[in-house]
Amino acid sequence: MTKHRFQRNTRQREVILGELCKLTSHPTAVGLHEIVKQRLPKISLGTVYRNLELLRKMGAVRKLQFSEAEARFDGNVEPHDHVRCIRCGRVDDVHGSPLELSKDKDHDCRGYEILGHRLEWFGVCPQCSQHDAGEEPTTSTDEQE
Amino acid sequence: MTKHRFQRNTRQREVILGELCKLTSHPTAVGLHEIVKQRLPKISLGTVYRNLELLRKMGAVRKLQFSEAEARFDGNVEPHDHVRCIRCGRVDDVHGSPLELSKDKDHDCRGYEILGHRLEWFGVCPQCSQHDAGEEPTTSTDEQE
DNA sequence: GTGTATGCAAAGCCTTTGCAGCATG
DNA sequence: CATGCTGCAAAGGCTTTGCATACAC
Repeated sequence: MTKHRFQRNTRQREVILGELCKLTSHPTAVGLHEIVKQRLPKISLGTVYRNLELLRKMGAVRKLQFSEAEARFDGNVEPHDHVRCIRCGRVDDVHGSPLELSKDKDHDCRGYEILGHRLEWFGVCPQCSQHDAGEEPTTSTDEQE
Repeated sequence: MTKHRFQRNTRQREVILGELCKLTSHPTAVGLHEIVKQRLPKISLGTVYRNLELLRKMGAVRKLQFSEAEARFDGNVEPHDHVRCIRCGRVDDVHGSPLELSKDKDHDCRGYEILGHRLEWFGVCPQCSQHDAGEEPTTSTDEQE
């Protein structure tokens, strides 16, 4: 879970993943860059983006795209959902069955006053399934989403 | 449903909303601009963006932000969810209870082979609720998300 | 040593915005 | 005829990328 196979192990990558996993605040790339800079003052934003993308493809981090302009990153790759505050923008994790929560929307979800949700399924459409019938399917960890 | 109150009714706005409502393909702003240009060759992309934002605030269209860079727009504002194909990028509507679908993920969802989902709740966090206790809450159709 | 990863800066993309003229009510 | 809306183009914000150098193996 914490042991991944990279081509090279660099201090930058180690710190990026380490800091992200310590956080529960789902930082943006820029935010994470700020944090990482405290340990590696010379690290560039480009390196942060490159590593986050690499880590995402490896399944070590999740990229969360909400209704905002910038993406947020989550070091917790266990399946779970999120609540976002429309006032301050903070994002919290939601564990537990979405089914239960859906039943009474107005109820508690980590103390949030729930106003709505956004649910997106993803998969392969009938057309693509047919076209790819004979072909090798893409591995699920690579390039997906 | 089709009657909205604008400050002015312009041909551009009429065509933008009209074309979007005819489509079920959830086009991007650029895509919709291409379509609208067939009827109004001189219309600018800026006008499309401005009107989509205006229409969104009025609740006439929905802005869908998936895991992609560009937003997609939906002329159908009835509550419903979406399925996205990770191969070709098409987006289809999903009506019906998400609860049922969640029960057996591997099953049919408009013929898609479902690989996963992304669920985001949104609302007001405890801290913000407290701060805003006395204040006027933002209207739900304005500026939200 | 070899080739990957980095830092830096420039470019890319989608989206927003300033401005002067146009057109709606 | 007042002013909201448009077209145009430039600017903004987040993210990606080219290139020479540094460093992991």
